[in-house]
Amino acid sequence: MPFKRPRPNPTQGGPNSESSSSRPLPAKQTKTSTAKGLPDMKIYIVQAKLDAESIATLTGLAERHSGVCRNAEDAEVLITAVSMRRRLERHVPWEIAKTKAVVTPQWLRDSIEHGGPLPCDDYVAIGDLHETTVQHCPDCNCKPCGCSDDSPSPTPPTSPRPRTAELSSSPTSLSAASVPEPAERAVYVPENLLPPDPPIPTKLETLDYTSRYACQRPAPLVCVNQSLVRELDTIRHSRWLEGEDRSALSYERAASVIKAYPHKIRSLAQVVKLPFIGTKIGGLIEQYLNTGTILEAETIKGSERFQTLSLFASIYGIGPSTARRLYDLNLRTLEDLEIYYGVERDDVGRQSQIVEVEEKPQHPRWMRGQRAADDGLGDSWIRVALGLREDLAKRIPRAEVEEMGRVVITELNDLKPGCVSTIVGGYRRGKRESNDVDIVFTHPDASKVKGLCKSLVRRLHERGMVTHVMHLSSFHTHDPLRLHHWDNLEKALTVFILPPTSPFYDGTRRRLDLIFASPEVYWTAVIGWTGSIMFQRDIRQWAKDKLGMKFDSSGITRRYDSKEFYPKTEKEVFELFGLQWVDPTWRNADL
DNA sequence: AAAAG
Repeated sequence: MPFKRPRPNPTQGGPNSESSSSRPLPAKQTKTSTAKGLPDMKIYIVQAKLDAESIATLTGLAERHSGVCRNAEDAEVLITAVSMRRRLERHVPWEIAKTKAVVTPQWLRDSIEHGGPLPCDDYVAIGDLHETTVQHCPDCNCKPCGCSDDSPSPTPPTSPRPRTAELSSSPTSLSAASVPEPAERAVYVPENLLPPDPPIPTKLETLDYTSRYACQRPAPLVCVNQSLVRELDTIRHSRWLEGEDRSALSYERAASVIKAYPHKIRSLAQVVKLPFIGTKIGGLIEQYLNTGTILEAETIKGSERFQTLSLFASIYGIGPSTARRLYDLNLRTLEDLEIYYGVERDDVGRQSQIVEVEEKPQHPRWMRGQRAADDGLGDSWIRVALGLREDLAKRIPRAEVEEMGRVVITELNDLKPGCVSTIVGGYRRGKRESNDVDIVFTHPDASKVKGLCKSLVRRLHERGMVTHVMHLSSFHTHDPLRLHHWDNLEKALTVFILPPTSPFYDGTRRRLDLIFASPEVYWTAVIGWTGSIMFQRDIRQWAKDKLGMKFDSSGITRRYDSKEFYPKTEKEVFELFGLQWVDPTWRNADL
């Protein structure tokens, strides 16, 4: 597909499609991120040992989500990176510090993610202030789930009132000429493709945090034992980088179970009975309870090898194996990689040029076989990804995720009126900021879905919004050697940039994944792509173990007779499997 | 081998 340099297209705000779909039009402007994540607390940030950028970031977070004050005396919470008493005393009188919760910057970040003040004892900044910090911690000391939604009526609204998508006759007068769909003003969108109107409450009491299956354990975005989970995850990550997948999985499982454990862990006895906590990990937890850390995790974090492998594997296209190979070549920094891969530094930099990355990139003949390194997978992706890494490393705030969704669905509806979409991934699980944006699409008319992915990508490309296509696949990518389970949905993994007319435009490139499912498998696709990884994997495991069914994002099949199932809603998928409904925000089984 | 969750 030879794409030409496009002209950016003015895309006005577009209809609201927030997390859900191109609903008709009742633009109910939901609560935007104006709501503060934390109650209005007075936070004081001790600047010592923080660089200017961190100070700015933390202050910004505190201002947006809670409140800051200018001197320590007036504050309830002191945030500091200092860990030694004597050093803190140079900035805050000890008598005052003793009357506050004195915590690390991580407490603020995690509490914001969590949506409320977390218990402080994992975040105590100064050892001598442990007790007073816990005493003055603003966490409400109520159980994490105490209140909220366990209302008696489990029945979803079954108002059969059909909704009609009066397709916002695309506001762009420019593109009106190229509407390929003839005279179709309104498309009937069946109720079941839209999100349930009052959302379905999660009945936490019917779930079971001791279950062996992550899909039965409600796991919040940030849990009360988050720093323990983080330690275990460090070991997991290291194992994964080293190619020790079995070991990595053990740590992943353990971390996942703890993520769902609703109480602050104070003794080993509380958790030894939990699934996947054996003697090995039990020992590590004990160590953690005694010392506040896990020695191996700390050692790993300090090792050059781990830091380097992590850095390399954070680049799109570089996995554990390649990272290790590069390390063995004595490469250590991204600059080393740039030289190795031959990236001209400013070339991909700020110029907005359009690059089509081939699915199977070819080297020029003279290069082939030269480098035994990249057999099979060419390195053009990696060159591109290296050039984009600064942008791609930036996190995307929810509001911008929503804007991207609006822009994309607007384009799609110009192309094919009546499409429905859900923004999935971490966004749907409630993350305040995402690494990338994943959107699942369908159309009520199954016959219209085929080929849509490619058309949409082309259109976004022409409009200058998709700058790179890392991967484009279709239903019929007949893949005889199915390595792992990659669904066979139409999907495009792209690099996206908002049009300059967007109020959110700042020139940052973002990873955007577009997934197209036929309407019968729309909700299985949505579930699969909502994650988390563990949650999804255990739904698959559950379906296999308990029902002899095969579940993945592209459908549900009974194994013995290959009968296919098409649950009409997300809730029905849970029901089919005999699982209780778990809201996406409780599917954070993965750290 | 890698990519998504």
